[in-house]
Amino acid sequence: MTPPRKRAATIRDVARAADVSTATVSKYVNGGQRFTADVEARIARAVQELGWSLNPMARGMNTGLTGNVGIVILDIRNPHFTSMVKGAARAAATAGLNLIFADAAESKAPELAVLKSLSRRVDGLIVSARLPQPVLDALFDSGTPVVFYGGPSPYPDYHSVCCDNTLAARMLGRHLRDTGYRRISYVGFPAARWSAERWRGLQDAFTGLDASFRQFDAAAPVAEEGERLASTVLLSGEMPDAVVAFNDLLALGLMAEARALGVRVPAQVAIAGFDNIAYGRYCSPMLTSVDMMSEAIGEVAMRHLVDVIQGVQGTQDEVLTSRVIVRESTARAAGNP
Amino acid sequence: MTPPRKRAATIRDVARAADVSTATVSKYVNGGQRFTADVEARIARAVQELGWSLNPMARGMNTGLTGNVGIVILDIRNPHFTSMVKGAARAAATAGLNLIFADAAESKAPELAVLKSLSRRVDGLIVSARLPQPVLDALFDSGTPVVFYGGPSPYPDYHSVCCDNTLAARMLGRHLRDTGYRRISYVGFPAARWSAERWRGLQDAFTGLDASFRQFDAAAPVAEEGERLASTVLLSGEMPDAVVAFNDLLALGLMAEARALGVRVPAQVAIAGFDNIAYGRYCSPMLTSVDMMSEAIGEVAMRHLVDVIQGVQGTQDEVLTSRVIVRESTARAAGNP
DNA sequence: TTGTAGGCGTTATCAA
DNA sequence: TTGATAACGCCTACAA
Repeated sequence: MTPPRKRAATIRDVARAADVSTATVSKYVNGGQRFTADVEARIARAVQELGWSLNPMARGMNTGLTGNVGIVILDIRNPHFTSMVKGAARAAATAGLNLIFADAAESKAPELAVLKSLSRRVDGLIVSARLPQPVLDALFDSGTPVVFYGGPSPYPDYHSVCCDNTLAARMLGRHLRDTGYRRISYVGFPAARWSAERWRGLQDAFTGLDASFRQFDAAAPVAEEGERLASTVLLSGEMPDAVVAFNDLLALGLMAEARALGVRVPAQVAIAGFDNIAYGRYCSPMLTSVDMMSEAIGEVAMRHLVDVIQGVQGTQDEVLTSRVIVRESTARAAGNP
Repeated sequence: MTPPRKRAATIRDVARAADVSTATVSKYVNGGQRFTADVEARIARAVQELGWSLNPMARGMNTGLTGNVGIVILDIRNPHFTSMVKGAARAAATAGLNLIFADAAESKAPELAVLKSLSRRVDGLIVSARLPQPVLDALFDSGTPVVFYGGPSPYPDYHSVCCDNTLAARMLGRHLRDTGYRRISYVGFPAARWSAERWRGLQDAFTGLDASFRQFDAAAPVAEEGERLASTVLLSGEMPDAVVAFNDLLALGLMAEARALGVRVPAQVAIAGFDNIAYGRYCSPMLTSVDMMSEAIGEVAMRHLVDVIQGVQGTQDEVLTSRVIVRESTARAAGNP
């Protein structure tokens, strides 16, 4: 058995030991006020000796602040979100806040209930811009400070941090265009609003050229789904000379299955994705991708959230600059001009 | 600007609206007691109309419980930990607890301070068994319920959940032995206590055989470090015919750099790791690994933690069964007998 | 510079 | 079955 949890010292114990009032201790520890050197020394010693630290819940009752912030992500298994969490965690630590983490995929309760409950335990939330409308409404209604990621804020006067999806896709499309690819297939994830933006940007890049396009729909943005779709994408109809996936996980799955199918990448077909997850560098061929600034998004979003919580006014939508990372998987194919 | 946070309704508002006492409302919502149908209906309606939900902090002041649990991990970038968090998150959600997440790598404050502060904001913690001793002592001292992962509990009467590292390595070693490998190099991570156990288990498998061993030390258990060490491991002295890495990230790095160096895997050298991260399947050749049950460890640890918090007695150290996953990277080399 | 006292929203104890 | 009321630990006017 673990020992019973010790009854921690209270501010009153400290006050008594230091022979001052609780108000004095409170002001002292909150750094709001200076006192006589003697008094400060006595308090410091008492705190030290009793090993006192203030009770966050009791403080919270007065201030209304919990000292916690939350981030709701769609799938912790996806390195894109992992990186976001890392960035957010760093910024939260810097601000002295604890990060509560909710994997939307893992909660059994309906999203709405989860968020409602969560919103009472945090001072603010970072959530996806593609949350269902009722959930967004509830959040809005609760008045919880919120910063969105992944797309522009669905509400005026709320912050958001994201990359320009259309632009990112257009840049990738241009790379493919300039490398000589013309038969483009896109494996999208329609459930994400910005999958369509990427699709559009991709096509933009080929305006005026004689290029052909096909689109496929993934049921989930994960590697297994890429594997599942690979034969359809690669072997049905005319084989594309380049496949762009909604994200790197789908792309990795496509690549792995292409190999199993005997389709050579990039000799027969180029493959590229979005997010620039680390594992794109540790596969073969290395994966071309668009860096969507995952970690920076988490970090910037958290900084904005801290600002909102502290009542600082500021930018609303912040758009970070994405970048095409060209690797082996889209190297010029031998057969292409 | 976001709207000011609404002043939420209190239990008193509900009591007044339902024309009962706050005590009655409290008992009703906490499900501890039944009341007249009429009273219950009135309370339910008042709650509904006022959109009331109880204030976790206020409740916490009485109960001493926060409704949060914490997990401290060493690097969220490592899929092993990611999976642990996923498992823990699921179990926490099931128990109705929020998961506070701390990436030890990301906190600027010294580990000790972080954990001390964290321990006041949670009802219990899941932490690595390889935390520094002073930190463990502080935790122990605070009386916070704790469950350890990664190795046996450093304290009697504390729970832990892990796999048997020596055994896992021995199994992997036997696979290599039976496949014909004899010149084994191990890329360890000495900072982890159980790196040595894996090293030992690996050697065990070759007892009585004419096998040779070399050991290398990684400064960090990450892919970049695998890349950095690759040339030394592969090209200094006699080339090993099999390299085992402390974890899959190191192994992936080694594999990528081997390719860059023109060393063929597994034809010239086999490579294997531990953790069975998903990306071992999406690289080429696919990586042989030992599944260390990452997700299950997180889930089981959280279940134990919930038990401890609720005062349930039970098992102390739980050892999960690991499993060798043989893939291409250790396929029998042409040149080996 | 320091202290007094009331209140934050809930639960628990005890009485009705 | 229901209600009064005293904690819980801290913060913050306001007073001294």
